[in-house]
Amino acid sequence: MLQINIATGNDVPLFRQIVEQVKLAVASGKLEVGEALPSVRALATDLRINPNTISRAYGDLVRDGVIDSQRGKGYFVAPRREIFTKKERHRRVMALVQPLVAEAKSIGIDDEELLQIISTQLQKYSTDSPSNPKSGGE
Amino acid sequence: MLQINIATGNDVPLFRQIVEQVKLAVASGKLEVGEALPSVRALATDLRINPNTISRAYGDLVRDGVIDSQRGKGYFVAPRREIFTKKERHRRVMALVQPLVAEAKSIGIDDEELLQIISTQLQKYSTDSPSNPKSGGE
Amino acid sequence: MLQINIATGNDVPLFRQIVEQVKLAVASGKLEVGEALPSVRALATDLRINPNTISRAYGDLVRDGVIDSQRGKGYFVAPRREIFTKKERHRRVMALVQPLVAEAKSIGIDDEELLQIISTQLQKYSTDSPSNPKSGGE
Amino acid sequence: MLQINIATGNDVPLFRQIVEQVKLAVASGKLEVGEALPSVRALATDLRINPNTISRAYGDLVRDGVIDSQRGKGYFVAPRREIFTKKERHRRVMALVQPLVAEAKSIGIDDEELLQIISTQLQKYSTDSPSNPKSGGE
DNA sequence: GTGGTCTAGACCACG
DNA sequence: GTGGTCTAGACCACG
Repeated sequence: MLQINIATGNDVPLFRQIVEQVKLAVASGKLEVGEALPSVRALATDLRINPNTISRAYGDLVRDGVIDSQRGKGYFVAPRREIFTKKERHRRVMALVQPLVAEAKSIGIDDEELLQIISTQLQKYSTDSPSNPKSGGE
Repeated sequence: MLQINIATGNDVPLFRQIVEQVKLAVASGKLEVGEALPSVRALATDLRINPNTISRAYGDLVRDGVIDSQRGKGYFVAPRREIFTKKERHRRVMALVQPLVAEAKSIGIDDEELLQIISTQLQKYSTDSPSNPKSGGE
Repeated sequence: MLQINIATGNDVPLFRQIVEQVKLAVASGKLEVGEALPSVRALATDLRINPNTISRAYGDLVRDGVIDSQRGKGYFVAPRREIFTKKERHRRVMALVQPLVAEAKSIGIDDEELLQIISTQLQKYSTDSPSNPKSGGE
Repeated sequence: MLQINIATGNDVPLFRQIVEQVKLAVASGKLEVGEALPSVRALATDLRINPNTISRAYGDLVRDGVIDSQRGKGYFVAPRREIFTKKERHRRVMALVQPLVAEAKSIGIDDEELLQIISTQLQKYSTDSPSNPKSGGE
């Protein structure tokens, strides 16, 4: 069952936290293709936030091709398909890489350490079951 | 002289773009300790944006210990000092690493490629003058 | 100035009508790259509909890369860039072509006539200024 | 025998998918005038969907003059008759042509390509039996 | 003044 | 019961 954690006292919008966590769950295989997500209302009740906020998050995920909506039935993990051109994919990650590099440099985290942190995160959500990572790693 | 580029057609707030670029310039040595930044008014005129926006950016940089304000004189690159504890530094980069990893995984960029992109960015702003990189990278 | 017409008594959602008309205006050059769209509130007042509906439409357009948001400034026509893979583009038009063909066949519109109708529509919104179509046409 | 395929993971309502496919089958001659459609219950069992959904679809088809209901006997392909005026037919296709053209233009599919896609679809369901197309295309 | 986020709540479509 | 659309209105961030 999908576990979503909302952090308040944090300026990341609620809907974005949800989007991010679902993306990770899908990308890492915790949520499988075809699997149902919690209904808008159920998740809203569970997290004690407004159903519209869940709708907004789910809507974003639909538009990014991560989940599909079946009206009256619910939302389901979409089959993997490539939506964005190579250029657009690059543009999208660069928009996130640049502030990260700026912050890391400024804060005094050295290059090795940053790459190490990211590697660890990547492995944590790798498709190979997280409790059973392959030896070779990267 | 500090070269700052503002991208419009982009919803990254102006003040954040300025903060990010100054941090990079300082971290990479393009701006040296003690060096003066453009005055609030000069930069505002130059970029054709509101002086309040520059003030906001410089204020954030002061709070992060990147620059110092000298009343009546201007802003200057601060001596490097560690402000944040190891834990706080980690918390700050993680806040940026997580959405990046979520997006990259979801979009279908593979781990190697992402690490490569980041390495490239890191080198671009490495302290070794960018026009004179050491041979092997690191 | 952008002219948007809302048809009520019509089951096409308001936000979708807006999205469609902006896409056409941009694709045909009636709205030029960099040009500002009416503000959310101005358009809402003008069309006498809720600002949230406009926001929804503009948000969709941003996500499809048609317009960019500049917080505090407004929305502007985005530079043209290819976002979707060839496959995704095909998938998207097919989702619209199939019901059209089904309806046309069923209703008794013959193939030539349908193609003619579509040609006419395409030309109406061609980049060549609509009042000055090139001779060669199709 | 009529072959109907339901796509889930797709927000096109089930009843609409059925309507569309029956229209195509009739228009292309796969279903002949007077031929019986599967009973509501049989089709519901076959597709594993609610019989109400089939009823809704068949009801729509009756209203559009595509099939006739014979109480106690079932549904049958109706003799071809023109129901809608030329103006109404035009209005109906235009409602589908406009969003298609908007999407195609916006997405960067060029006019020739779109017309080609539609031609292909039209031929796929042409009255000439699909396994025996005339030589010259149209 | 501009957009961004979130809540509250209504009414509808689908199954 | 499920999602979809729309309205109303609050409060915040940016400039």
